[in-house]
Amino acid sequence: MENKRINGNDLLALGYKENHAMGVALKINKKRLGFSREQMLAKFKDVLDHPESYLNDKTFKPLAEVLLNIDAIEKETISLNETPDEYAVYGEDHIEEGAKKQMDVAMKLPVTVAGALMPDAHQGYGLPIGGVLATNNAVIPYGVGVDIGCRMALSVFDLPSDYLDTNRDNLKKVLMANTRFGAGHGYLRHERVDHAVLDNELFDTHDLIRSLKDKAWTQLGSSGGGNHFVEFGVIDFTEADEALGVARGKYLALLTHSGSRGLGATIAGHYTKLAKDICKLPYAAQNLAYLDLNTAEGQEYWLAMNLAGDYASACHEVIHDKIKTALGAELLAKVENHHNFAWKEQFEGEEVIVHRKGATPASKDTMGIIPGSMATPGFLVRGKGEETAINSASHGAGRLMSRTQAIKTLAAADLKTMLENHGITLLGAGMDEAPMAYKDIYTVMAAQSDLVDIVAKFSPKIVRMAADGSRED
DNA sequence: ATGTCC
Repeated sequence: MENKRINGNDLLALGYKENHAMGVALKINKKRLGFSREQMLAKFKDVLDHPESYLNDKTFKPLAEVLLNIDAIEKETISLNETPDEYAVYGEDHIEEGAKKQMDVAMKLPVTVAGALMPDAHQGYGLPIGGVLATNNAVIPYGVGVDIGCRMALSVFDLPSDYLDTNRDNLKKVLMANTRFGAGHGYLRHERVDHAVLDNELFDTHDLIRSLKDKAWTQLGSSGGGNHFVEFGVIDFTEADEALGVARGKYLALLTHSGSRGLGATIAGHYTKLAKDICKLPYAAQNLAYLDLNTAEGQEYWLAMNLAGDYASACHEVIHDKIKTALGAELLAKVENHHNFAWKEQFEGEEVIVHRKGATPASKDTMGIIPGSMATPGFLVRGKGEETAINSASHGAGRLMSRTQAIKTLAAADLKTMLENHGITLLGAGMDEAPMAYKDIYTVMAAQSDLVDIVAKFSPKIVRMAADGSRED
């Protein structure tokens, strides 16, 4: 393809190095200035060879300035350790190279204490998705992720699993009436509900968060797009679980996956930028910029992150409460867990900051939920407290295909057949969420048998996700 | 993930 987009490799071929100049060049390249690929490559080459000629050029001035000062800029950056510390990888055979490379960089940070890769790991911004990183008194906004506090919540109802067969139409209506999906979408003024999370003082004292209060209110109890879902299914306890108080049997259950919506995304964006301004790391590690928890900015992020986590939790609570009320059902058990967050935890006898970016907390006896996909089972698990994995497990099956690849290659007819074979009703979703785009959940669970015990299996039956293209009404 | 560019 002659007109493919210029990338880092093209710039390396021109003689650029993997440093901040490359970052600036790629940013300029994104602007699409009407030049052809060849013209743009020629420009980049000429700026590299004669930066002084571009100091008055509107477009290339920032690049020329960085190129002329590159030595001073690189000298100001925090040095990484020469070699990455060792870290455990679970299910290595099925983890893409890019995720390991990102983890290698994270393991060179001066604040890093330990790391681990979960079997659903894939490439993200900064820390890979499925990456766990313990640091010394520092928090990495991109180590938490953009969707701060993204989590799972499961309600097990005192209704038998065959309730699904006899009440499918009603359950569909309950799901449609009590959930809302899609980027930007929330509830109208008269539809809003209240929740104590909105009383958090940051909504009064923190300028940015104050400006987000109204949006947070409208989006309270909504679910977003992408892989977020609200679904009814059957949970199968092949034996009684005494700690949870559930007898052997199959029950109707509600499973939700969503995060902190626009509130968390805006907080993440704000503090990632702030961290990058404060913490100057080499280009390859830029997105791992961290905030020292002994600074005002670090403390502020910590409070804002916790608010976003509480808000994500409140969203699930609203959904589960509405649906429980609509069903008039009794709750047998409820489990929930964040999988995009940072915690203060003990690790090998010292206090560390554990970042889990798409990883389930799995310290000894901690309950968690690891979903499969819309047509494959998810699992209720109990942590085994494996310290090598920094007391963590995967947060799902993990992607096998990128969203664009899935949309391009997967057939809607195949998905339809698969859903029919499994007796699944699907409301919304695009091909990018098809089960074929995900790794095999059984393989992923087998790769982490040292990390969690399976308590029960959840099979989705009525699944609601954002409409195709993330638009929804 | 997010009304997808400050």
